[in-house]
Amino acid sequence: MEPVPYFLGVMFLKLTISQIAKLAGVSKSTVSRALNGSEYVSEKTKRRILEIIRKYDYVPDSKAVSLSKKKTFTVGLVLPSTSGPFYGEVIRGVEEVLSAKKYFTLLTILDSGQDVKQARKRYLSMIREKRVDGAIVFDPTVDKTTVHKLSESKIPIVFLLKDFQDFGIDSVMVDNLSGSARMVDHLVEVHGYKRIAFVKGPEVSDDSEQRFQGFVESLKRHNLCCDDLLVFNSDFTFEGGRKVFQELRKKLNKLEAIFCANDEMALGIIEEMKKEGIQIGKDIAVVGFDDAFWSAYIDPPLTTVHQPMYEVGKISAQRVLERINNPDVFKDPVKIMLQTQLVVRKSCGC
Amino acid sequence: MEPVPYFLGVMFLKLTISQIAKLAGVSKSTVSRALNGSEYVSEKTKRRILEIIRKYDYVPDSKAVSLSKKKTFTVGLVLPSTSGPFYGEVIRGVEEVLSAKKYFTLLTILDSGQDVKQARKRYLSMIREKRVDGAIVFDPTVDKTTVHKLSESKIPIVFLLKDFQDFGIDSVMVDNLSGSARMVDHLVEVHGYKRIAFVKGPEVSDDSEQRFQGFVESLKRHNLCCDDLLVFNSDFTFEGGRKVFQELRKKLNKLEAIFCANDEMALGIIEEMKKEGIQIGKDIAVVGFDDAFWSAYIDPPLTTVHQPMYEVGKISAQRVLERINNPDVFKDPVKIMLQTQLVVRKSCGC
DNA sequence: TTTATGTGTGGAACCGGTTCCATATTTCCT
DNA sequence: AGGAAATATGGAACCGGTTCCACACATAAA
Repeated sequence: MEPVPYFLGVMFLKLTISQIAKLAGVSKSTVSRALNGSEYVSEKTKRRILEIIRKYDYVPDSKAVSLSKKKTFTVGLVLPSTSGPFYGEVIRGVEEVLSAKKYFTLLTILDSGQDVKQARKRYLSMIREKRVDGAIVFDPTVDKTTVHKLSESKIPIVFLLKDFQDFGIDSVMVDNLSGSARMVDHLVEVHGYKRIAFVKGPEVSDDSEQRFQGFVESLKRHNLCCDDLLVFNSDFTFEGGRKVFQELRKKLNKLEAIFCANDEMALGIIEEMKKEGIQIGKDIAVVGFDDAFWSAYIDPPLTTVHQPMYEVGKISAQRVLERINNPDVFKDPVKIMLQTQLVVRKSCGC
Repeated sequence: MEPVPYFLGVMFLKLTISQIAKLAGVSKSTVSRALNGSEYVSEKTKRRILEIIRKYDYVPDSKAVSLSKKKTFTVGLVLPSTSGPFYGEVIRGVEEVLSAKKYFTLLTILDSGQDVKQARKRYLSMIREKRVDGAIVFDPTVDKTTVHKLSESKIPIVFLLKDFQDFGIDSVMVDNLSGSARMVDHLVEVHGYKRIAFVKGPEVSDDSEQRFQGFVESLKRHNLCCDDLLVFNSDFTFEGGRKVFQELRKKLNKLEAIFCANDEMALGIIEEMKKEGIQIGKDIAVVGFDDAFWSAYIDPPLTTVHQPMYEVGKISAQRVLERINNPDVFKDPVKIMLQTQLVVRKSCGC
């Protein structure tokens, strides 16, 4: 046996498969077979080898395994950020299915550190260096070039909340439009509101746009879609909501309800209204979209639309694994649409 | 040149360093040198090689690089969960420093899927299979055996919010005790409250215990630590807070302030009080600990203690990288203590 | 007994890079 | 001009596994 380093009187071998083989008096191949439950090892030898492996607490080096198996058992997860309840839910969904199948999650956050362009290069590297067997990408402001590169990568990609079927990429979407329409249905049908304002998010946001479309569609269905729709532009932030209130206040008497494209803006408006002594849900309804964690606990509890982000995570991870494990089976890119859920609380007047 | 697969009329080489070498008419070694900016390549050759690499869009396979360099450029991050504002902040901090240094983050969540024991085995595997160069572990209910195994691993580990210096492991802590004491100082010194109740979290929680200690210490300093301290046991949840209120209500007239060991419980109590028409901040003060995202937006805005989780993430990542890049330099395990910040809002009566 | 069949094992090639060492070529110095 | 030093490159070994192939040996069928 080779000379071996000693430490605190304990013998420390550099544990490799060859060392184990030597200790067991067999070849590397046989150890490998014992390890991977191959049928071509005798029970006797296998037991002896496994005993030695246990005794020396040997664990195969994942880097070597990955290299020869051409598989990392890792899936990349790209998220815009980690703040807010949203992304945590996605991670939870993804991790749950990946961990059940013994896969690991390699995380990249777009808003951490430098600019987004840099972050984008980073996740592209991650994919092109073959650090992962597949990837789940949530990048709301992604550009065509990047999507192209993604589609050229030979590993399965699932895109979240954006439809790139045309690029041959699977996507998992949330049906913002009908979620939004259902909210308006509720305001009109249950409460009989006719004068409803809409507060948009930033212009670049597809989500905001889809929610607006749902708003319009529902109004149309109820023959309430007149020319002077009350629409305000904002930016999805709390502060933005407060500012919108200043614009709103003159037209307040004409209004019965305000539908904000997300909860944060709704909260901003509600805070301002409370300062003015306006009773939300009574004098006027204010509703949001997202079902943020706190939306149940504010005063009054916010009526909103829940986005199934946990399911988004789960489904997309399942999808990626499906593709990874059936690489040969050619299937058209899939677009999975998940439904939202109307969460009725107090702020709509219920 | 070897026969080459065709696809859609486009030539697809299996791009490896050998292929590139062949195309450039040099050896693998030279390509490798050009790639890694070694000084021992002539400018001319280097340029030619890099041009070919660019043209064919070659990217070295990370698995092979990792194997021969014995380095994965990946750091493991273990978190208890992803819900709540907390963990998102840690991730942000970690990712920010890791991404700046071109490292990747391999994430494991303890509460995803099966039981925690399973999850613990998973992150131990991650480390023992050498998937990562170092790891940041946040596992509040970790057992000694696991810590032992961690300390035996040859890679740097930083433990979050638990002190395992004795095991030779670095740790990054938050000073719960003095944060809590400062809160009580505020209640006593600014508001003159004398009768303050404390609501504990689950018994197993170190955090809860330390916050309680801080509470006691401050009371002692102010000569307010009498025998019949009002202490309630709960569980860190919203529901738990509501239940505590039922216990509290008989003793309500004796109380001036309630200090909850976290924000969620404070919110539960506040909700119940509002139902009874009790004016928080006026009739009685209710304060929390954590500075959850929503704590500024509830009614009244919650006075609480902010935990610097973003900094915890940042510092621990820096620490890990430091150790990774100076493996030979033996240094004693470090315990870094981060300070909390008192966030004064309305619920204390301010 | 001979031939086919099957089982258990070792050796070697391979995965795709890095790095050490030897060697060829050029440059510099005396 | 001759030899030393510096520069540029190729070849081979190596990282730590997996897997194909050949072969030895045992057993079953002809």
